[in-house]
Amino acid sequence: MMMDADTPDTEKWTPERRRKHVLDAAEQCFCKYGFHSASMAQIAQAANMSVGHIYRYLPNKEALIGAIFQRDAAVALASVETLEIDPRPIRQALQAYARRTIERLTEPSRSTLYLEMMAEASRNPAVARVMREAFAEVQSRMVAVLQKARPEGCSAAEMRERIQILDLLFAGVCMKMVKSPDFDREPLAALVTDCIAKMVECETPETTTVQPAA
Amino acid sequence: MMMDADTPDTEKWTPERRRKHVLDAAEQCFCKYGFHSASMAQIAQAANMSVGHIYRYLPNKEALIGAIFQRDAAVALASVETLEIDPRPIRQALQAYARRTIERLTEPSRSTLYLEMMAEASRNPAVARVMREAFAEVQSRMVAVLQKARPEGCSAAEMRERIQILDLLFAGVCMKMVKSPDFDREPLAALVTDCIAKMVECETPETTTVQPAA
Amino acid sequence: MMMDADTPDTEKWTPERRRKHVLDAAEQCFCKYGFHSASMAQIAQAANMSVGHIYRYLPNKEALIGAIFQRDAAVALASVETLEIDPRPIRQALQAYARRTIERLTEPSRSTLYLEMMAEASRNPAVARVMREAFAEVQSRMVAVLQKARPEGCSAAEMRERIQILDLLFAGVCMKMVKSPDFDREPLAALVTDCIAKMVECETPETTTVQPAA
Amino acid sequence: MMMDADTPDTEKWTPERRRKHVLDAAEQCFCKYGFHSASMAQIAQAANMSVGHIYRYLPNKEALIGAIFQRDAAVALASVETLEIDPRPIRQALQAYARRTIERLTEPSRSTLYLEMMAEASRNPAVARVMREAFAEVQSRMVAVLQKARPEGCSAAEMRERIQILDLLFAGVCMKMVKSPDFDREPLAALVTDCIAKMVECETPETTTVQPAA
DNA sequence: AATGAATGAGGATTCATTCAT
DNA sequence: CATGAATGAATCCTCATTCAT
Repeated sequence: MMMDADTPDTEKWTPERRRKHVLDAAEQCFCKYGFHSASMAQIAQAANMSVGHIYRYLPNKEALIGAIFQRDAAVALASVETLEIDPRPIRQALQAYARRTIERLTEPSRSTLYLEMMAEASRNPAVARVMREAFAEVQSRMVAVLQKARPEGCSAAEMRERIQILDLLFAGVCMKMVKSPDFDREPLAALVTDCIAKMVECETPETTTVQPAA
Repeated sequence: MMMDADTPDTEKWTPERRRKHVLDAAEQCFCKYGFHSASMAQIAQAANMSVGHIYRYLPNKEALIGAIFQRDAAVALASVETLEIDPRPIRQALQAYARRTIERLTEPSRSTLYLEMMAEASRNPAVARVMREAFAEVQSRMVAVLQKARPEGCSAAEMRERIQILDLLFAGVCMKMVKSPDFDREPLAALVTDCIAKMVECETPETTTVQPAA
Repeated sequence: MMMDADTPDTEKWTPERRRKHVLDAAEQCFCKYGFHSASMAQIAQAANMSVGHIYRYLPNKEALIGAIFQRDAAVALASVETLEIDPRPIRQALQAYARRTIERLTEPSRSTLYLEMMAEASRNPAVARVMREAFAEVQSRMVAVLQKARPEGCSAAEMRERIQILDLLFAGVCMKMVKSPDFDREPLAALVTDCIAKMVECETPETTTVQPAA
Repeated sequence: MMMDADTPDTEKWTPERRRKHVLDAAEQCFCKYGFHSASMAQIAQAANMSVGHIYRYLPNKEALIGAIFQRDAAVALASVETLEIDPRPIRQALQAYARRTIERLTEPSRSTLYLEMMAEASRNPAVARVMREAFAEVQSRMVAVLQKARPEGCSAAEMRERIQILDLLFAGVCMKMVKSPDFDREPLAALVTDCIAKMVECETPETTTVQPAA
């Protein structure tokens, strides 16, 4: 009577799974209504739980929001890990990484949630910290991957710059989903490909711009 | 007793001015607390007004939020108008336009508000419409500017693509402000410059990527 | 529609009066249900107000409780002030003071509230402080009164002791109201009279007991 | 896993003992938080038990509170029984009784609990009845003790009066613990001694005051 | 025009109690 | 016997909105 919906009966209701279940419901509601307009009652309903029961898994709404950030950070790291063990040449591995990321962020509910998260992070230092630390970790892991691939490559600082630009493009596409949902993703793909190319070629220590003199 | 602070006494308290005053206060609060956590009381206080008085200028909180979107749309259009009458060569005019936009969006309180607006727009169709229509107008005006400058130039569709990319970069920088506040804006500037160059050159109907093979 | 009951229409609804009105209602409810079982809704109803309106006068329930303590402290001080300006001989003035105090504390609703306050004070340091400071003030003012009456009198320390005993008797009668409501107040009155006699005679520096060797 | 702490293993976990264990835990919590702010969960934790298990021994929270009153009544009766079998002369036996009682009530956690009980009793007739009946029993037993000691002694009514006064002094000291924790117990002891003296002498049928004319 | 008192529905959170395991 | 997951009513508090002055 409490977990009838979309539950593969084969799996046990461990506390772990239950927490995930709650977070899924919360994510759904946060997405639909925003962090501050979603009510605990709505979340409880989405989770097929009583209101009070949610509090056995998360101490309060703020923790729920925080957990969403944590989970998102974990996904980002997981994607980098996938990149780390990708056996393909670096350029293709990076392309796959970019495709994964863009696909995730352009999933409509994802982009909505991501924007909500960014808006929250711009006001709430606690969650901003989670987000920033996760990105810092992503960045340094990618630098490591790139340097392993081309030990004689360019400086870590330059790598970091490129990674920032890549991240900026991801962020941008996420916003465009809302502002111009019909926008053509092809030119962006080209930009991304180009940015990745710069990262793996890296023969241009003399210029700091992405655009080499033609 | 209601407008003592920072008010040039030379200007009358026309309804017009008062409305602006209220919106300024609202913007300030929305920025600090978000649309749904800012209370009418906080806004009233920021405006040095009584709560009830605000309702003489705006029918309710939703209208306040809507007005913020309208005003932002107007600013975007004003910036395009500035571009339209810019006497300089098109490339420099566009560069100035880009600089204006980026400067505005990287002002910390702006980026916060902009993210809040995007998050709201992703859920609230009424404000999303305002935002999208404004961008459509911006886009078509810019196309007109570009085509006036180079009548034999490339297709409007291609122009629109470039403008979307430019907008994406603006959006991206705004998010990076929150996610990686220390990120270096130089590489972005290069990308922007490059994107603008493509718009004004436009001799490459055969390739759809922003980055031509060197 | 909000202040119809027991309101002398001749008096204005100043914020001051309104605060008092709220505190009266709260006191009534605290008395009937106890601090922690009385709900804000009950208090609002007793005050003929909406729940939210109460919060314009007191920031939260804790403040309401605190204000009850403050008010009680003020009453105790007022009673001492009455003693200070009592023109009668000291013994009679003290007797009147004792009678006032006992009458107040044996009013059934008073004794209930006082017990509730003591129970709360024994757990809540903030209100305990209010209570202790008020008593300290009462004590030192009474010492002053006594020493003004008989400058050659006994030590302040001894006076304080007696005042403590008097206070203990007051406290005791308040508890007896609950435990043995039918208990005879006469023997207590005798004890009080006796205690007062000791305070104004004070010719016994050699013995510290209330009871002189017969 | 449920009774590991401070449990002499030699004793069996009879239902009787378990009930006591629960009451001890409850008492501890009631003392710390008050009857109505202490939660069943806190009590369960203090008893090293699951919440549900408590309900096997007591039907609900109200019963728990009632049981605390019952137990306290039993302690009071036990103290009288000790008095009844005290082989010493009546005056010394009474002094020992008074000392026992005062010592118990001035134990800080006791005085807190006692105040809580009095506050509760002043509102809750069910528990008030327990308290009053216990005191009535105490009173009549003490009268019996006193009359056995001095069969030709004064009237039972007068004895009861004195016992009430004694009880009032006990109650008073308990309150002073909270209101003036630093108060000097010596003068009280003198009063108590005096009151006891009156009870065992009892040669003054003509005066009803505790204080005979010197 | 301007105020801010007043309302009451709605939100987060807690808690006594039950019951399947 | 024992557990603790589950419930949902009740509690405190906030807030958009209205309206008498």
